[in-house]
Amino acid sequence: MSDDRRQRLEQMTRYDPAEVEQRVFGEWEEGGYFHPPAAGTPGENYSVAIPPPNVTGALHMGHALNGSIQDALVRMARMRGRNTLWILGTDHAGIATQAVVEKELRAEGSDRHQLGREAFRDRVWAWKERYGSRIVEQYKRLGASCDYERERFTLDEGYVTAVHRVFVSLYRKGYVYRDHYLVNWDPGSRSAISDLEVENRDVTDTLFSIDYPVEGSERILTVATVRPETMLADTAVAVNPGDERYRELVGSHCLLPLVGRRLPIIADEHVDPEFGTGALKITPGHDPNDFEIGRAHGLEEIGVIGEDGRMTAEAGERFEGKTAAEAQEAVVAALRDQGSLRGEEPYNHAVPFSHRSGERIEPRISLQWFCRMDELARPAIEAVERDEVRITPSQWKRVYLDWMRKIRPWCISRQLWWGHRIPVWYCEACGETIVAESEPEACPECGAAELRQDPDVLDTWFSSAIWPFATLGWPEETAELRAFYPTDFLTTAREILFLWVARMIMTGIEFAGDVPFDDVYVHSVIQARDGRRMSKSLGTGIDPLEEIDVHGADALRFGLLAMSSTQDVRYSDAKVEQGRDLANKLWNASRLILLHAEQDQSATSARQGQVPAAAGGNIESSQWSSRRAPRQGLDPAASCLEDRWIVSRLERTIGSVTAKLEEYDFAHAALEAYSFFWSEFCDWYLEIAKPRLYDAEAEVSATLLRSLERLLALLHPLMPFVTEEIWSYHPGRQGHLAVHPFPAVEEALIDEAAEAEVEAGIELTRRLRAWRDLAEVPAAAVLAARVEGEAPAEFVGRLSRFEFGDAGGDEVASVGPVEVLASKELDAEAVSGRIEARREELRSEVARAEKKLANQGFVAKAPPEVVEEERSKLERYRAELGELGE
RNA sequence: GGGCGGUUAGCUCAGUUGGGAGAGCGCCUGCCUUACAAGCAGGAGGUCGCUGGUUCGAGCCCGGCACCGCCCACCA
Repeated sequence: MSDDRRQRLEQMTRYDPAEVEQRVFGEWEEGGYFHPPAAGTPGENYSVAIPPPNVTGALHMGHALNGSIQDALVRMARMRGRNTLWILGTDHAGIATQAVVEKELRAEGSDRHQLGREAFRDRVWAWKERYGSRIVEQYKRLGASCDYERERFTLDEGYVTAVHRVFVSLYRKGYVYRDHYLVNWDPGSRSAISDLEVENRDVTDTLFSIDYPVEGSERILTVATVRPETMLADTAVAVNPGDERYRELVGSHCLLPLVGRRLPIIADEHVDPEFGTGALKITPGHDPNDFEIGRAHGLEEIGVIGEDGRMTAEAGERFEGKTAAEAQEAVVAALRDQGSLRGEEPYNHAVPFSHRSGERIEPRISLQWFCRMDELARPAIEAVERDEVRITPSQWKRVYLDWMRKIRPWCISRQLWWGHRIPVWYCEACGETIVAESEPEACPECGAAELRQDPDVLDTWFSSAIWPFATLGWPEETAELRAFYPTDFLTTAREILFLWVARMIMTGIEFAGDVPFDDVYVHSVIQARDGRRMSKSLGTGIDPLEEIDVHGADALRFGLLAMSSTQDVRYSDAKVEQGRDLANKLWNASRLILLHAEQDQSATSARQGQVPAAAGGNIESSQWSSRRAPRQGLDPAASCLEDRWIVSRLERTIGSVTAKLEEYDFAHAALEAYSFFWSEFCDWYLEIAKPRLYDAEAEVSATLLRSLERLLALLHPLMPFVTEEIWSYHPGRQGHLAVHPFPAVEEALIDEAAEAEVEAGIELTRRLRAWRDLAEVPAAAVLAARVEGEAPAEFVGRLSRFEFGDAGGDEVASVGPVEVLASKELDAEAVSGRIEARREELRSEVARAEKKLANQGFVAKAPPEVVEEERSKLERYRAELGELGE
């Protein structure tokens, strides 16, 4: 270690992430560690495709958690020597991006129609080139070890080819088709959207009752509706076929108020005779239910609401141009005027809103492209049923299967300008439809050159559905595709389980010949501190970048992993601070070790223990085991006991933390590593080892340097920056920790005897400290004591400030085997108070155990070992009570 | 209307197959002990939502109830 490095280590008593992170990330990039060669097989390699963030997006807490999870697994795989690729890229996000640029245009007093289609697209591309890399840079702040050199975009050249190939293929199979159909129309984006982009909100509307006179009769049919404005598009009135009240009216007509249209009265099972009057107005053009009834009965389909959500000419002069809400008011007023309004009452129900624009959905009939899903779904269902794709936590497996089993056609066309233009052309001359991967020269039917491309673009999710293989170069048979598909793992929030995950499984099987990933982990949603949803519009969002600025990326990563679970959780500042404190503690414990451990010898031994990352091995401990022999020559068992203990505990921790990471239990993995390091390694082992460390004793140095190396490697996937920084000071360092072998458990070092012995010493130390405190002994006082039987480990007296000897003197109290002797430091009254308190505790313990053992049922039916345990406890309590003079 | 999840310390959450309730933060007491005051040592604090049941024994298993949250759903 150079002098200035040593000086820095000596002087920095606090870890400073801001100073470290950018520099360390630069070193990783320079090392090229995140850019693997396209070699090897998917089985040997490890790959993960990032859920592509929107180009318009800024890193939010969901990305931060999602990224922390992926990076933990990706780094662990890389350290294990697997050729590891984390595929990075962004999503063109049709509606969102178009909306951002349209907003810019509005600010300039323009709009996309003024610009025209081509110019608008150029404008969006320019926006993308300028701002699209922002979120990618933000992932670097998190420490995400993505392959930044293979960044993809869902609209880049190769990707477009892939999308066209998929569309054409699905068309040729007959899955993709065009149809006039009732769709969810979003007046906000002036586009159709899919069922999955609709969210139902509870709304209080008014339920109006309207009288429809029956033609040629005195009778009146009263219908109930919350959308009186759509009556202008009514083409029938329906009743339940079993409804006696209306049976004779079926087949006759009634007259639509305000309009005067003759409406057939039809019978249909969909109508609930219990609801309202049992008569339902049928508006096939603007209601999904009515649409179905309409198609079943061959009814006329009329549309009165336009793309902008306003009434069209079809609605009649009085209403044309009004918004739906205005039209409703006007229709109701007109009905009231002519006495057709029978009643109105408040009515709560679920109403569809656009998840994209937030506006109320207007169901409208329009000409759209659809994709039939049942054939694609079948193998994707089987793949999950057979656990070829495992979903964790398992309850989501059923949710996935339930949805897939009743999947419906997917409306894939969008009336936008930003996105994948649908690869379909229409011949102006003969009307032929040409579906092709690239624009044809001329109409194959009539030879005309005048072809018009379909104006619509594809749903953004249509292109993200092929993300795991399109990013690897499909449909070309690239080296990347051969090396990295299928990927290993996908993690996501549950909200896109259907929107994205399910569709990737379907397209993966259909086009890439295999499921896109083996494992799906559905992670927590991180809520705001008060339990509300984190959202920009509510102002409840917490900016991960600010958290990184304040506490460091490692702190945020640790915190997010530690707070995550199978549940939704509230954002916990405490957990992030716990991560920050851990980083600082790691730094400081390492300073202690690195500045005191004897260097030359330990550096040599640590180097011996290394194997190159490429070999994929774990850290060998040959130097460790070979060092066990000389130790026997050194000292008595006691000095080595602690080393054997901490090494054993470390190995166990490595096993346990690794297992938890592998089963996606990130919170417990993080917290267990934390607790081992903090409590056992720092609070106990370092304190126990300090005297030997200050003496620069070779054996303790070797233990410490080896333990530090393994700890840093174990923690690196969780907290890459601080561990890498510390590693740069380690005498055994050869290369970056990012590509250092990940530790594997060495069973041979697990030493139950040492664990038991040291843990007994720790327990005794604890009891002695607690006794001192309760007996009000001054903190600095060293108390004299005698020990019954075998002497405890050396550290017990040192850490509890007792002087064990065989001197005479009056025993004033006993703590386990330790007899505390009278001295001027002891306040007799406090001591006897303490003793009495302990007696009281013991008496109640004895009573509890006696009662339990007196229970015949317990003794007879409980497992023998449980009963035995209870008996021995009772004996211990009685013995101690005896020692205390009772 | 269906489905899923939750209710455990003041707060945020853990609690493996049923055997004496845990962590972090906060709080109280004592410590600037030469790695760390973002620290160290000790401590207080819980009728495990309510209610029946199974069991020798229930936070955990079964039934009911009460709140809270999420997902799915074409009864106007």
